[in-house]
Amino acid sequence: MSDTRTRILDLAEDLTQKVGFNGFSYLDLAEEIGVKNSSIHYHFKAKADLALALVERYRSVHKEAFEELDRTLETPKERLEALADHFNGYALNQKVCMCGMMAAEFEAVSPEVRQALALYFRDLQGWLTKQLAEMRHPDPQQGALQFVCALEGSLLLARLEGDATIVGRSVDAFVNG
Amino acid sequence: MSDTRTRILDLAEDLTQKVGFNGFSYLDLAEEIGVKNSSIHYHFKAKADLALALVERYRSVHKEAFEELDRTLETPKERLEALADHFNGYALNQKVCMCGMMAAEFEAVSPEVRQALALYFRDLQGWLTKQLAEMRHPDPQQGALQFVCALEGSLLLARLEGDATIVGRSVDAFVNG
DNA sequence: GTCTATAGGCAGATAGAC
DNA sequence: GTCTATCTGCCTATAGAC
Repeated sequence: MSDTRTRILDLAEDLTQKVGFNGFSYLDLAEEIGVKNSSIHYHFKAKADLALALVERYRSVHKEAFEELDRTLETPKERLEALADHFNGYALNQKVCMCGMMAAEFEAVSPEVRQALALYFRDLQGWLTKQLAEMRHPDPQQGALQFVCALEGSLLLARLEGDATIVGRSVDAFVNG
Repeated sequence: MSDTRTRILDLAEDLTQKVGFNGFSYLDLAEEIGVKNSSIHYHFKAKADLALALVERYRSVHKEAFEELDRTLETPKERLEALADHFNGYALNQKVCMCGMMAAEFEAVSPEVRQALALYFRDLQGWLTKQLAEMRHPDPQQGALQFVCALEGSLLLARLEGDATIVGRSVDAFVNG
């Protein structure tokens, strides 16, 4: 059973990936969930509080997913493929990475959210660095940075062109040789 | 002498790259330029008209800049370096690519603007493909796609991290090697 | 081409009852 | 926790004078 708070977070995350954090209102959330907008304010007093909760949850969910991939998949190549698949799923739903979207909305978010966004990207880059190191990439850290940029950029292009294959093609060189 | 229309476009382009197209209002433009907001409406009846004019001008300016690079620089490597410098300039001013920003705001823009955005990226990718072909890149077209994604993604990261060197590092492999 | 004045709508947010 | 009711402010946009 999902309580209202969780339903708000789920819906807000989905909307942020589709229309941006500033692209929806508390009223949008309220109507979709079936409560009044003051109830949203009860759970997240200001919209800035919602933003921070969203990014912290997104980061924590992804951090755990990275560990899960490390546990369940044998080779770094398989893990990178799984990650690419995950982002490809966003593209298939006309979504971008939530943190990439908020990075685009940089000027509109609080310093706390900016910090949380930076931590998400640090997690992602750190995990990628480990995988590339294991694959004997000549410069794992730089490769990981390039991987992150490729993912975030490709999601923007994929949605615009209506072509989800762009995600896979943009990271192809890192996943394979 | 820059007429009001041009000053509106210049300011709106700058603001779009910094705060997004939906991050500023006609009132913001009016106050900065020193007219009333109804004057902005005289030049661009609806904000959607301004968006289209912005993207079309951006595309045309860049298209000419590509031709200029082809004329004035000897080697494709020099041209790619010049392009990377150009985007690096955005990062140094806490800006992203205007079309990358609008691609993030995809759901909020009209079909006409989406089409114009796609054409910009097609121009950019086409020009990059030519340069990479001249450098005997094994797959110029895919390389160009990866280059575009790297540029757009790196600008988001660079601003978030406050580190403009991310742009250069993300496209390093294409410009060199 | 720019102005004054204004309309209508929606945003984020709060007070207080249940 | 959720509701009703409400406030204030900003947004896009328009009518009509100069």
